[in-house]
Amino acid sequence: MMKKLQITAQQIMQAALNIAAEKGAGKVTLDAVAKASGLSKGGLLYHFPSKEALISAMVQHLLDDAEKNRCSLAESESSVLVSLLKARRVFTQAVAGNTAMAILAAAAEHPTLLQPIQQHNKKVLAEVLSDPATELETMLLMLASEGLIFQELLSISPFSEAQKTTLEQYMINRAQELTT
Amino acid sequence: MMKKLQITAQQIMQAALNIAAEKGAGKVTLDAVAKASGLSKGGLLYHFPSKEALISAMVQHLLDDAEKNRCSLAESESSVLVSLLKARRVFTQAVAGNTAMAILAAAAEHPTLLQPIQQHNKKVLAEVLSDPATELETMLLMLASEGLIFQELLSISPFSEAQKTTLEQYMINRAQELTT
DNA sequence: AAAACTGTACCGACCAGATGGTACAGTTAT
DNA sequence: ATAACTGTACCATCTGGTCGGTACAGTTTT
Repeated sequence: MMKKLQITAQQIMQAALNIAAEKGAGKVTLDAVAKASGLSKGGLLYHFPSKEALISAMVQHLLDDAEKNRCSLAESESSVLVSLLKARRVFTQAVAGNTAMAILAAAAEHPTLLQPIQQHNKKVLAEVLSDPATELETMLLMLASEGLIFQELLSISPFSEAQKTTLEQYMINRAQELTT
Repeated sequence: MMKKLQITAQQIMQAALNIAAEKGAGKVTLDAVAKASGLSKGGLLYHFPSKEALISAMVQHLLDDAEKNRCSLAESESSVLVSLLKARRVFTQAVAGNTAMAILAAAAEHPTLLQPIQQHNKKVLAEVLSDPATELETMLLMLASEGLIFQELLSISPFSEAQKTTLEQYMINRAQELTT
């Protein structure tokens, strides 16, 4: 049988993301998300039993996305670090400016929700440090990549588009040199 | 005799910072801040006519602090970049983990409040790029420094203390090499 | 096959507590 | 006295969340 038009979890998360991007992270309330996703509050809370659950799912989703992206790039790249840097570029473009700021801010209310991000970071770090000889240089490039992400996320980057592009290329070059 | 005004403003901001650090950014409410700073809500709103004003002041204060710190270090350092990196170390230690997370999250509700941070970043960038020959390397180190700050701010750093210390030293060394 | 039942997806009214903010009367310092 | 300051009481609004109920597809019982 044909399923009725059901609002999926993904649609709800997308709606929440949109609200965050358009009106700021503080405006991501259950009422607002419900309305934006075409549900009543009751219906929304049927899918996500609490706001915390919603935000947690959003964080997880974002992380999964980033990871998937990175893995698909990793196949065509020799170095883990290079794929990480390239994935970052795609990532920040996808979340364009402030889409994911929501998650940061909302998660800040429940700092525990940021834990998966730390775990993810740890995993990536371990992977990237497979060659201990270039440890410091590698960590430096990872950090710079993080810096770029956060500046973009919060829209506080002092760099021009041109500078960012040049920087990205420079970082990738450096990373490639490490493996040669 | 002694005017209490200035002291009080600072005390209030400190109280707000403490709440953020202890209970999370979302718990920084006017009631909570008033109680923590030992005055009533009326008193609090006398000093800061709105919550936005309070947060704005906190952001400004933090920036001023960082700037003052950096300037005092700049006197004893040859390179602007080196002093920036050293200032960062002091900064993250001072705000210890999540003290300033408050500002990030609270400001996310009013994204405009983050603007001074961007301006500050731009100013620093311009200053640091006084030597255009090493532009890319300089920006890379700046970015890595930012990355370190944000990871610390949100408590999502994957690095061990030892790794962080080593990294810091490595970055400073690199910065010093740039000027020689 | 009709009736009874079950589970999923959803709605809308409602609630207790929190929140930012106001009004205003009282107190203190100069 | 008067300006600077503080405290109490209060309010409109919002927030996350509960709850009873509905529609309806599929399943089981009779």
